[in-house]
Amino acid sequence: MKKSRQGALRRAKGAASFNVEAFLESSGAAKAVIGYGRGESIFEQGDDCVNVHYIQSGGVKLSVLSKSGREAVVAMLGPGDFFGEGCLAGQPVRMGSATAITPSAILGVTKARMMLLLRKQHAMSDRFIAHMLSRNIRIEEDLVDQLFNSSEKRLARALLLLARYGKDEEPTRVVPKISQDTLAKMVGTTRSRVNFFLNKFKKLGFIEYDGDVPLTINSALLSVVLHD
Amino acid sequence: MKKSRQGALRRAKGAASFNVEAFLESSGAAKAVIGYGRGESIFEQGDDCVNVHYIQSGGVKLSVLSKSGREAVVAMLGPGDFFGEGCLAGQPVRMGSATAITPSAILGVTKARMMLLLRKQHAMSDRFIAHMLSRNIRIEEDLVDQLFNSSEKRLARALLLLARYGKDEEPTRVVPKISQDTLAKMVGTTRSRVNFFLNKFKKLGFIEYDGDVPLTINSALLSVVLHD
DNA sequence: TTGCCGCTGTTCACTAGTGAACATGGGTGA
DNA sequence: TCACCCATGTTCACTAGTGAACAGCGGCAA
Repeated sequence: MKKSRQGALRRAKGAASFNVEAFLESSGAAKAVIGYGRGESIFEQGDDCVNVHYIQSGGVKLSVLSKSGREAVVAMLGPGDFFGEGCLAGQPVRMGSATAITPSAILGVTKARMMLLLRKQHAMSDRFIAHMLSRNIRIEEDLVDQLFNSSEKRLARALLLLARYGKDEEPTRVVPKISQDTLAKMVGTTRSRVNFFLNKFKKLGFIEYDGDVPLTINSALLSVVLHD
Repeated sequence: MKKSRQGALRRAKGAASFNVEAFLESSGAAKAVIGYGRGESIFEQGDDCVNVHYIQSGGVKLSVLSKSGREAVVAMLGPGDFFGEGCLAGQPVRMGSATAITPSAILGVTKARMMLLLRKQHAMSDRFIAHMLSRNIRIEEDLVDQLFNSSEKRLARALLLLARYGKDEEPTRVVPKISQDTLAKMVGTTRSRVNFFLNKFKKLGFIEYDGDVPLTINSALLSVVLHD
């Protein structure tokens, strides 16, 4: 599980030699380890911000609801990621919702406890800062993507990222099961557009796809879409 | 200069009692304090990532250039903000450019030095984490804004935020001098669109504006645009 | 003064994206 | 088995946004 260390703050997930789960559990800091089923809500937009969460296993979707009821997916997270850190910055209520997308084990740490840990435990704050840095970079990339690219390119990028979401690098990879609806909410467009482009990619041989969504992408080919 | 403390990690700017500038200077951590003139480049997209920067005074614009040469403004920062922290996460080169928008005094701290400080100095890491948290929240809001809202609403929001950029809250506030071009690059649209909406807002009495850009907005009225 | 530059104001043909509708078809529980 | 639900496939009128062009207008340096 321990990988090469490419700079102390390089990656939040997997890179650090420090075991967050074990530490949080043994130190009694973890309020609880809770299991969630597929589709189950972890917190909802508007809820009180009480604690910070850490993903032990599984996958979590962060989404936001607009006043008009539209939904946008802001992030898809996996093991080793923190979420709900907004409360540390003084946000009184959740700005979005967190939902388990696969069966997940989630650690909860109260805000106060977390702030204490960040001060007292170097390994912990290293890890947390690393997480914040990489999250930041990722969100900024998403924003830039949104500013620059058409929905076709954004969908291509989303598929490539989702494929990596699984494991290491392989030329052709599998995208976990996601509905066209969810894809649309990640990319920031409509389902009809997603459907159109998926079938276009299929015709062009960029993806293998039979209507059911656990599809296979040809990274090398699909990348072409991104680079015009 | 010291303001009330609304929670240890509440706000990066002004909230903490710890004086980052003084600390960085006295400890010898600051590589140098450099002055930049209006429009002067601090670093460019593609440059090597050598150090993290801290704004002592002035204002800085972070922007990204697409392959096709289009520019997008990712953030406008002020005194008390850090930038260029990407290198801490292992980014070898700058993902965007930083430009002074007003005469600015910028502190530089080498990556290695910064990582040392984050480990050894609680006040410093508190401050940095607070910065990352609020930056994160802001970028996420920008992303959501981009996903949900029309360019008209995004422009209204940008104006409201730019007005706050100055000082405390007043019903009517002044937006610092920015060209329609820059506004377009912040909002993620074209100048013709920005021009169109500025004149629309003017007709509706939401802003006072005579063609020259240091304009005055009526926050209460302009907010109406945002809430449909 | 003159010419240039950077900015605003305005128009317009063209394109991408929307959102709502309707058809289809595979599961699944009663 | 049937009804229902949920997801995909497809169409289409309509709208928002683009990008390129051109005009006007002050400031400024030669």
